[in-house]
Amino acid sequence: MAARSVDPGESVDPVDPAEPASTPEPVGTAESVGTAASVGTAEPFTPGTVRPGGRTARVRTAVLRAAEDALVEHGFSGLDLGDIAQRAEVGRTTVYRRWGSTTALVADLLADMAEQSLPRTHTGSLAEDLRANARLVRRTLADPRQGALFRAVIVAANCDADAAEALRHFYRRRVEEWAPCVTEAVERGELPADTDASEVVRAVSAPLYYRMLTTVEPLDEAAADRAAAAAGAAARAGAYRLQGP
Amino acid sequence: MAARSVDPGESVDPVDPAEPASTPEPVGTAESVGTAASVGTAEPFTPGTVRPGGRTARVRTAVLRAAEDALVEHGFSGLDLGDIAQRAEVGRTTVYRRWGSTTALVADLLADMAEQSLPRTHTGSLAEDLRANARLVRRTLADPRQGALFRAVIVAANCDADAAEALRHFYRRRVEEWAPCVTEAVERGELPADTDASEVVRAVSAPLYYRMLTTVEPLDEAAADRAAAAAGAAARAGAYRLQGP
DNA sequence: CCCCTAATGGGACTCCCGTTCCGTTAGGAT
DNA sequence: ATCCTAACGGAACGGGAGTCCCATTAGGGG
Repeated sequence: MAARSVDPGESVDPVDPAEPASTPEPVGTAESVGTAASVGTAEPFTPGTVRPGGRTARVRTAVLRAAEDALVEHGFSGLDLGDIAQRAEVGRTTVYRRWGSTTALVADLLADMAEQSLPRTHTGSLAEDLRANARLVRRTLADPRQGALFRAVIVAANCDADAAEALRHFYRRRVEEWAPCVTEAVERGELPADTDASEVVRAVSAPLYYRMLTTVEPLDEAAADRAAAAAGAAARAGAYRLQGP
Repeated sequence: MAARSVDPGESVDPVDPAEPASTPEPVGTAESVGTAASVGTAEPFTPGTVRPGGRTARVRTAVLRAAEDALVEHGFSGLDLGDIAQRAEVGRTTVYRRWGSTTALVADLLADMAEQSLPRTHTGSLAEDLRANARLVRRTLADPRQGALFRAVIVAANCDADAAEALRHFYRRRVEEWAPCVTEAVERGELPADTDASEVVRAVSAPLYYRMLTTVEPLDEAAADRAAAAAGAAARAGAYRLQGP
């Protein structure tokens, strides 16, 4: 049963279950495309693309949710497509046919996660915006469910090129969302003119991820505030200017 | 054959092949210990502990090297103990008996890697020491062989508790090696008195690892210098003081 | 409302990872 | 040098993940 409840209002929330068809992300079965002008036996293309309607969409969301639960419970290495099929109450064959591998499934899950918008704050102060961002990241990584999910997803990205691209896309989205708070600080004159906004935003997350990966120390709010303060101080000192210091 | 040559003088170099017995790290087969006071059939404990001499040690180094090669080639997810046994020219059974799982093998490999000492620089300037450290990390992660190895090892750490502990131990060692250059800077009066030296050192590595994991942009020397400069600036601004700012 | 077929689902089959059994080799203590 | 047995290695075995085949269900266009 695995409750899929997350702290209300927490970062990545599930999509509306009735979502119609959000680009089913066909798995790259790029193979033998030629000779399609035959009689009637046209090569069946990647499933889920021709009739993305009701059932297909339901199967997709059910499987993605099951995958999320499984990732949280057993991590990426423990991912079993057969188990996911059972959780999703979907035929085992279907999962193998539409996704084919655990990494492809995670890549699709990441594409789905990237869709969730996560509005940034607008406090009017760079320090406060960065701290809000750091605390949000901290809370996500420290949350048992979300943290486990992110670990799993990072692992998958290191095992497969497609999953890696999906993860990069996810972070690109997140960084794009928060970069404006740096740009605005530049316009207010708080930072050097040629400051690389994306780099500042990444600088906030980096120590938190690094800490999660390499130490046992808990990811507490003090660590988040420190990360934000450090990124702010470095930015003010011109460490993230596009042209040398 | 997979050349195991690394840039000369590069970070993790292989141990002396003739190393006698460096704590063979028995896999935790903690099971049925009781009733050892029987007749003659004493339970055979973890292999490699009673006779760590010649052959056993040779097998260990051969397997660890093979594991390293395999990790570099196929990543952690592609690790196959049978394949490793072949590469090491060792019986498949032996690998399964002594390590038992891919994660345990990686944990042992990490323990081995942690033994390699990697002396820090002593330039007399915090900025230069940090930059030297950043460039070393950068070079390691950007190196095809070392980079792949580190990715694989991080993945393993996220799949298994023992591997995670081994990875933490590895980084603890590395941080301990470099922390003094921060402490000395404090003594010289370059940084606030209660600066957390380890945190500064980690702050240098963090953005490099984060960049490797979440972007496609190459890990160039400019990125390393930026990471060092940012950590230095933040430290001078007091962002890493033990008690609040 | 009906038809065509995309998409799903069950079950049998295959292959390979990991285990077990037991004979062989070689530490290392005497 | 000799013996004892820890440790290794080959071969056969078992189970589970992934594939294949075909019958069934349900989009969605007419």
